[in-house]
Amino acid sequence: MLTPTQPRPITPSSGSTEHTTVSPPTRGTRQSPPPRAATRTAARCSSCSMRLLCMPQGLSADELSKLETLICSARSVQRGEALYRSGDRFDSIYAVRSGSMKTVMIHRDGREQVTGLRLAGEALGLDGISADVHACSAVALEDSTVCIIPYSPLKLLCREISSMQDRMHKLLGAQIVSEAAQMMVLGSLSADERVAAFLLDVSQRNAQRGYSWSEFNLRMTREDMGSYLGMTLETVSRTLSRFQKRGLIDTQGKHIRIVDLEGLRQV
Amino acid sequence: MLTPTQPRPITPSSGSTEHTTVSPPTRGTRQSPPPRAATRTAARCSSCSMRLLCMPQGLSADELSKLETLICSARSVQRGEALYRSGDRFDSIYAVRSGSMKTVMIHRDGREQVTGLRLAGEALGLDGISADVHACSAVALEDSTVCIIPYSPLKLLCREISSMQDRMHKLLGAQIVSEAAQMMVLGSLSADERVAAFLLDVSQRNAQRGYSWSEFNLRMTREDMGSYLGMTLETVSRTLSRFQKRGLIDTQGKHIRIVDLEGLRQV
DNA sequence: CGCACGCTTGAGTGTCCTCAATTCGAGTGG
DNA sequence: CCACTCGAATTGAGGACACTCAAGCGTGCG
Repeated sequence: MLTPTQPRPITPSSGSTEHTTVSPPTRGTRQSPPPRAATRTAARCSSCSMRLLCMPQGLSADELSKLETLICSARSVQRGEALYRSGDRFDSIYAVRSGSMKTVMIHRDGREQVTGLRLAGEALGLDGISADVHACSAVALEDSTVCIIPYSPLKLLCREISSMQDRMHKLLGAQIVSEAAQMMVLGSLSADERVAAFLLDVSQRNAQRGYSWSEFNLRMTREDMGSYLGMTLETVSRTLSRFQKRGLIDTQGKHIRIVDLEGLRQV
Repeated sequence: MLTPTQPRPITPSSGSTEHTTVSPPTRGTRQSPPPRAATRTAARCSSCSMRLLCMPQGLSADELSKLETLICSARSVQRGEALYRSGDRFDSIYAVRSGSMKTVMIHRDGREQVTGLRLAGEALGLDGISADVHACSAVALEDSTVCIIPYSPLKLLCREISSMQDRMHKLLGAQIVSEAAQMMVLGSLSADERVAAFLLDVSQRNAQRGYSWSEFNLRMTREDMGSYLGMTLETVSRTLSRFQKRGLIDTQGKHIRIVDLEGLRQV
C-alpha cells in the first residue's frame, strides 16, 4: 500500500497561522491570527455530542448527566482554516455542528488527496486514535463550528456506560465501512459512475439529517471533488455538464439539484 | 479510470457451500462440504489473540487470566473459501494465525473490489461492527487458520480493562488510517507508483512481524492485486516485468524479492 | 470597478484498458 | 513417470477514456 505515516513535509503546527499547503488559502479568507476557540455553553455542546454519540440508544437520566460532565466546548473554524493538521497531537474527536469540512492526506511529494467530506452532525478526528497523532488534516469548506469531545474522558465514559461503548465502536466501524466503500469507488468505477455515486452519497446523507435529498450546496471546489474522486477538476466539470444535458441534475456552481434520482442510480 | 471486471453474479450466502464466484475456485481445491470449524486448545488461541490485542501494553497476571476466559476458538479456512461473507451476521472478530486472506467488497452490479490483504497476525472482521452485519467478504488466499474472538465478551473485557479498551480503539483506528492511505494510493498515484507502494507496504508489514522484508510470497493473483490497486491484471504484470528489467525486484510468479529498496521508494 | 479565483469548454496527447495469442506451472489421470 | 489440462501469467497491438494545456467566462470580494 504505502508507508502510512510518511515524513510530514507539512509544517505540522508552525507558529504561524498559515494553513499553507493543505488548501491554497483563499485570498479572501481573512487570516485570523489566533485560531480563536470560541467556547460555548456546555448545554448546547453536550446536546451536540449527544446526537453524535447516543442517537440510537436511550440513556437513563443518570447516564445523561454523566455525559454532560464531558468537557465539551465548541470551536469555530473559518473557511480554509485547519481544525487540526496531519502530525498534530490527538486528544479530541469532533462533531461538526454547522458548516462542513474536508479531510486531507498529504503524500510526501506534496500531492494531496481529499479523503473525506464531513457534513453537520458527522464525526471528525478519528484518524488520530491509532497513533495519538492525526494522520489527516481537517479543513473547513465554509465557516463552520465543531463540538470538541475530549478523548480521555470519553474513554472513561465508554467504560462506564455500555451503550456509549457501543456507540463509539459503531462510529469507528462506520468510518471503516465508508472508507472501504470509497475504495471501491476509486478502484472500480468510471468517471461518470464516481460522480454519480458521490452525488447520491451526499444526497442520502442530507436526507438522513433531515435536509433535502434533492437540493444542496456542495461547498467543495471542483478540485476538491476531483481529488476525492480520483480525477481532475476538468473531468468533474465535464461530467456534471453532461449530467445536466442528460437531465439528471441541475447545477449552477456549487448549488446542485438532483432532477432524476433513478437516472443517477443507473450511472 | 476504468471499468475493469465483468459483471460478476455473486451469490452472497447461497445455501450451498460453494464459494462460487468470490474467487474462481481452483479445481484442485477440495470442496469441503461443512466449512469445518476445527477447534483448538484455548491456550494457543488466547496467545494468538493476545498478540493481536495486547501487544503494546503489559497486563497484570490477573488481567491475563481474564483475557483467557474469552472463548477463543480457531478455525481453518481452505484456499478460496470464505471465512465470512458480505451480509453475514457479525459476532466475532478474527486474527489471522497462519496463511493470508483478502477482503472483498461487491458492487451491486457484481463488480468486486479487493479492499484489503491480511497477513498472519493481523485483524479481520472489523467491517461488521457498525451494522452488526459484515460489509465485506473475507476469502482465504491460501489454506489458513484464524483465531475467533467473540465480540460480546470482548466488549465486556474492554470495559473492565482499560488497556484492552485502548488496544481495541487503536485496532479500529489503525484500519481507518490504513484505508485512508489506500484511498490516497487509488486516488493520486500512477500505476507504477501503486505497485511500488504495494510492494513496500507488504515488505514493511513482513518486517514488522519478524519475517524478511526483502523476500516473500504474495499469494494474491495478479487479478487480486489489480483489483486492490485499481488496475487490470495485465498492467500489474507489465509493471512487475518493467520493475524487474530496471533491477528493482526479482519475481517469478508469486515469489517476489526486493532488490533495490531505495529505488522502489523513488517510484 | 477590477482583479482573482473558480468554473467551463475545447483540442491534442498519453496512460492504461481491451482483446488476443502464447507461455508457464501445478495438479491430475493415464 | 509423463502427457494432459486448466488456470495464471506474460507479452503484443490497437483503441478509449481521462489527463494536460490553454483559452474564455462568470462572479464574488476588495
